[in-house]
Amino acid sequence: MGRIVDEQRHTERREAILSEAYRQFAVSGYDRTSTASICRGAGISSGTFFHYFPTKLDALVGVLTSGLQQTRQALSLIETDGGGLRAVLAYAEGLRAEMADPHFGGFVHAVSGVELLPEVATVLDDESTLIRDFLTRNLSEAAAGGEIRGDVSPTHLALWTQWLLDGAAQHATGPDQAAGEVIDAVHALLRPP
Amino acid sequence: MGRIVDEQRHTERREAILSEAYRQFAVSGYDRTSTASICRGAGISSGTFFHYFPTKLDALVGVLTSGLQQTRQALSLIETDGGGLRAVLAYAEGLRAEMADPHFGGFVHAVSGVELLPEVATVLDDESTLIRDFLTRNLSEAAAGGEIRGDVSPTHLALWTQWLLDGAAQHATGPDQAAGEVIDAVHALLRPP
Amino acid sequence: MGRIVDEQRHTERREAILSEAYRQFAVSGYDRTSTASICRGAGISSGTFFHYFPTKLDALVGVLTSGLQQTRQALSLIETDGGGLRAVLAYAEGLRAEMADPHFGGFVHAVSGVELLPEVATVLDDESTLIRDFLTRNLSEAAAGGEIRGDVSPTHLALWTQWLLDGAAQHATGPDQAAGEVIDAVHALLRPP
Amino acid sequence: MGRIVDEQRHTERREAILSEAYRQFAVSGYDRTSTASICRGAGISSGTFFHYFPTKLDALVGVLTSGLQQTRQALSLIETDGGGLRAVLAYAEGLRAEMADPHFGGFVHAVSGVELLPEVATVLDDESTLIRDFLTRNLSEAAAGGEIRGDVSPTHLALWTQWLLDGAAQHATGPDQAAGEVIDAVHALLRPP
DNA sequence: CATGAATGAGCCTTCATTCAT
DNA sequence: AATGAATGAAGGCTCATTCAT
Repeated sequence: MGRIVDEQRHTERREAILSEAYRQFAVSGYDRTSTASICRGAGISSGTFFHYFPTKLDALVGVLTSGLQQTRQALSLIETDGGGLRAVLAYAEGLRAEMADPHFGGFVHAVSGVELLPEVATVLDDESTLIRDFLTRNLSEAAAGGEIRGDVSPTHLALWTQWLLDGAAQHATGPDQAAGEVIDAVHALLRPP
Repeated sequence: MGRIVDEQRHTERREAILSEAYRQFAVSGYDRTSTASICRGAGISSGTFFHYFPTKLDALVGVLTSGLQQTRQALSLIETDGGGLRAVLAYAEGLRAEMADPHFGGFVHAVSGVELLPEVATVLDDESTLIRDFLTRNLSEAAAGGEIRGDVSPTHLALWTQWLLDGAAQHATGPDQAAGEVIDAVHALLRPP
Repeated sequence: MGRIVDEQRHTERREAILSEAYRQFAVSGYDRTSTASICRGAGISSGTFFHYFPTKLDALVGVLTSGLQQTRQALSLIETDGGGLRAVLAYAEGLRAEMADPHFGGFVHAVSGVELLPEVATVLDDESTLIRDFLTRNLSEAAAGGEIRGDVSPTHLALWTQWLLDGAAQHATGPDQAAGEVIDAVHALLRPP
Repeated sequence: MGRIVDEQRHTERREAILSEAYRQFAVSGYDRTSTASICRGAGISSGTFFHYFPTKLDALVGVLTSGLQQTRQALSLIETDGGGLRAVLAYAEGLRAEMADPHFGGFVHAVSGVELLPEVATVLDDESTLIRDFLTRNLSEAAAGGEIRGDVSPTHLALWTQWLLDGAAQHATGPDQAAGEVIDAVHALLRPP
């Protein structure tokens, strides 16, 4: 049982660090965030930090991986309620909510300069692929159901949609911005001729 | 005459540094690029670097400003040939060409973590505004001419278009990517109902 | 207990650095002494230096503050044995001993160019005031006791004495210099008409 | 004749640089004054500066030497009017006037850290010796005339006087300070028993 | 497990000095 | 003689990471 408690404690602490790291990366960017500052924010010593993450970069990978998992779960959950255009819009709606997080806008940029490092690139690619597959799958279904235009391949539409959403995310800088706009824009992009 | 020669030499050298800085920022990001490395790449001494740019950050601002000016010229030139949808597509086409530059994709991200600094934010805002105004202006004209949908305000369409293009730029990673796709996507977004 | 040991170790190390800094500032002056050189002399790494003193200037302030405290203690001790002329001469005698330190003469000058910085000026003023007050107080007493001239205000005499002692300190350059002379000079300055 | 004009121009310029250097050394100290800043202040290029002074240190030596010559002249002039205590007091009076120069106090300290370099030490020693000889000579005369105490050797009295004056100079920080005090202090030091 | 003192490579920047024009 | 662009050694300081306790 001690084992269980320990593991739980371990997980909790790990997540506390991750959460603080996310916040600071979002505010200041990866390179300009020091491990010391994360430690201070998380109320731990540098020794502890490096006990949980052998490297500062590993903490970033942790944050990104955690995000990937959340995205995976979110997409899963969405498809539970059925697919098609509804699923795509539900995803866009979720993104819109995320963008309301004051840290989100920052974090989108936080990865800069490190995104080329293989470990980071891998997670980023995985997430990108996950989303594109989700979009392709559901846009296919939507096209089949006549909900959206059928004269352009779902593959293309998925890519375009991803562009649109990523671009919007990049512009996000505050809670009140771009409220329902994103949804409208997606509609505009996909509507049948 | 010596004066003219000097000024020319000065400008040339300045631009050589700027160009090398652009390349390295794009590859490694601002923070992970050292001034020493730029000097090495440009074949100059550190002293010379700081003779031209009082600060590493000033070099970045220089790069961004230079980009802003190029954009301004490009947009000017485009509007010389008339406005409307044609102008917007010409701009997208230009972006596509830029995206073929192997460094472009990287540079889009290079600014992260520094983009909050006032000097940088100013240039970035200026460029963003320049483009949005260009888009708004020409989408207005296009709407008036019935080239694009008229049931959504040009302001919104401009923002959406900018999202789309920024998102595409963000995904750019090499010369062969996303060839003419961008144009198609813009068409899809703007076409009348 | 570990706490106590740690604190002791911390203090010891801090003082070792301070002592090395004092030596080098005295020999080469503040600006011409590099932190690297202090580190070398103290057998520590640059990281350690900045762990103890956030700034090179803070090390100087540390040295000065430490000197101020020593002076405070010395003056305290002297007045324990009674005041008046005897105390003033005891102080002069102490200065004479200090001047025998081969580094003392140098250090008097080491502060130049930095003495205008507020942090440094504060400590220097404090020390100057401490001494002038000590002198004024005891010269008052001495005048009251008829040990020294009573026709000039103790305030003036204190200032003059401080001039004399500072001037002598400034000239100090080695152990064998100006042996008991200082005492004689003070006597000459203060003797009754 | 062209030769003469050139030489005059050369001297003028040299003195302009020296004067600017003096001012800046006094304000910021030797090490914290950059040659570039002197050039700016003197309205010349760095090339010109190094044409007149092969080294920054040479400029300092120039300033000091110039000061030495002025002192020599001043002392000469004073002795023209006769020697003895009057001459000593005239010198003290001159010092008092100099101390009114807002830059003087600073410059006294400016030399720090460099005063150990042979070139500088030489000039400084020369000046110190010049003054001590002057004092010794005239205090001898004064003692012979019964103007001052005769029970202490003029050599000692000269040293003490120099201490007093140097100490006062060190404390000088502004035009209104220590007005006639110095003279009084010298009197106090030298008066017969 | 946790701590935080210690490390040292590396960074940005300054500045005296040189030299081609 | 005068200029100022170019140089590069040196300096102060930061920060990810290690390790003894």
